[in-house]
Amino acid sequence: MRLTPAMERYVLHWGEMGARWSVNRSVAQIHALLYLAPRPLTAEEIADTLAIARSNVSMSLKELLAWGLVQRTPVRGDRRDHFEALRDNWEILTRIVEERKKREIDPTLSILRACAMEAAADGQTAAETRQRIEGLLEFLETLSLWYDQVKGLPRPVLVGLMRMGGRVARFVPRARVAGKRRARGG
Amino acid sequence: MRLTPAMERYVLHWGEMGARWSVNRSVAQIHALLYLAPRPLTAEEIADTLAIARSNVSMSLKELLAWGLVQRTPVRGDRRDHFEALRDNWEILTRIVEERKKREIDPTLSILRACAMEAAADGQTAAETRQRIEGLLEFLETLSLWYDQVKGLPRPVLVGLMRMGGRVARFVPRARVAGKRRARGG
DNA sequence: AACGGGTTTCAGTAATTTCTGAAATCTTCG
DNA sequence: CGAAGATTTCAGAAATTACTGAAACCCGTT
Repeated sequence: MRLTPAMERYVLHWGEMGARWSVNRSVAQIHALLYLAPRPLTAEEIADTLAIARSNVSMSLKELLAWGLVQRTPVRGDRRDHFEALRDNWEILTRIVEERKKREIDPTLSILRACAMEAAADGQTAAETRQRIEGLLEFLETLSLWYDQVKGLPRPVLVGLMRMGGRVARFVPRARVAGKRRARGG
Repeated sequence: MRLTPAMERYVLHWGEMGARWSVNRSVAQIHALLYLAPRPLTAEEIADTLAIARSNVSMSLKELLAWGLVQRTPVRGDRRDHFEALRDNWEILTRIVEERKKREIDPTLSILRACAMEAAADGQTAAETRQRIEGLLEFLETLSLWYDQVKGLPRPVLVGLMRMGGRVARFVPRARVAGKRRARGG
């Protein structure tokens, strides 16, 4: 398919962005192309449009399918595979976040737990260091818990929260303000 | 400085994590080391501990200083530079997010605006494609606005919100629920 | 079971990124 | 000013990552 200059700019930039987040350039470009394309494309069309090898397209599509960002769509009267990107921006965002959390944050939590235990037991790691590991573990666990709760909210509620911006602050109970539980009296 | 096995595990893992987020391994390892170290370290100590070249340490520290994650700390009676990592986890997180937003999200917004304008004017980009670019632009602008508001909240309020988890949903006004403004009436 | 269109795999090559060591520079002190 | 210690720079080496093309594979059709 023909890329208009606007599309080309978009695709190239997306490729760069991908690279900065450790998503390989071809993968990101293909994603961008499918996201923009007004109809499902075949692997070959993708290869031609982006001027990359057919085999590269194949591997990259496999990756995108694994992330759930692209799906195969059958097209009547054509036995080639056609591919189409997920279009809902919220859905795209949550898939990416979910996947990276699973691949990176969760393993990090395990390792931190292991480090914390080992440091507590080995009798040679400085107390300060131990506390730092434990503190980070706790911090990440809190964030992770928060994320698990928020991701479960219905989409419209999420959008509503977003729209409220900083105004949600109003609803944080005084007593909950960290470290201030007993502050009223003292 | 001597690394205990727990520290070594932590440092190595952090290096890997860095790599997956496009932070070079040495930079991430140095950050991890300084984060754990119970006292400020000299560049040479860092190089010895991690077994990497002195010059590499120098460049990496420069990077970490630029991110504001590490600072120089003078030590009485020693004219060498000593380095120390920022310890507050919230502060670390917000610095990283802020910096990456500035370097990656903001430029992306500019480019999307340019693409949207170009696509609207060129008379050859498919209507669907134009809408997709505009939709993404709007989506990212909303997120960006939300982030700007939330990052301005005082730390204790942020922590409070986090602790509330999904319960904040309760406070989203019905009328604000997206696309439902007129839904009450039927 | 052989053909043909389509797809995937993978070994080797190309490109990119990271790291090093030698040299240059800066800084402090006598 | 100049020596000694400390730091930074940078060209090239090493390591990593991405990409390609040829070959293998799959699967419906005849």
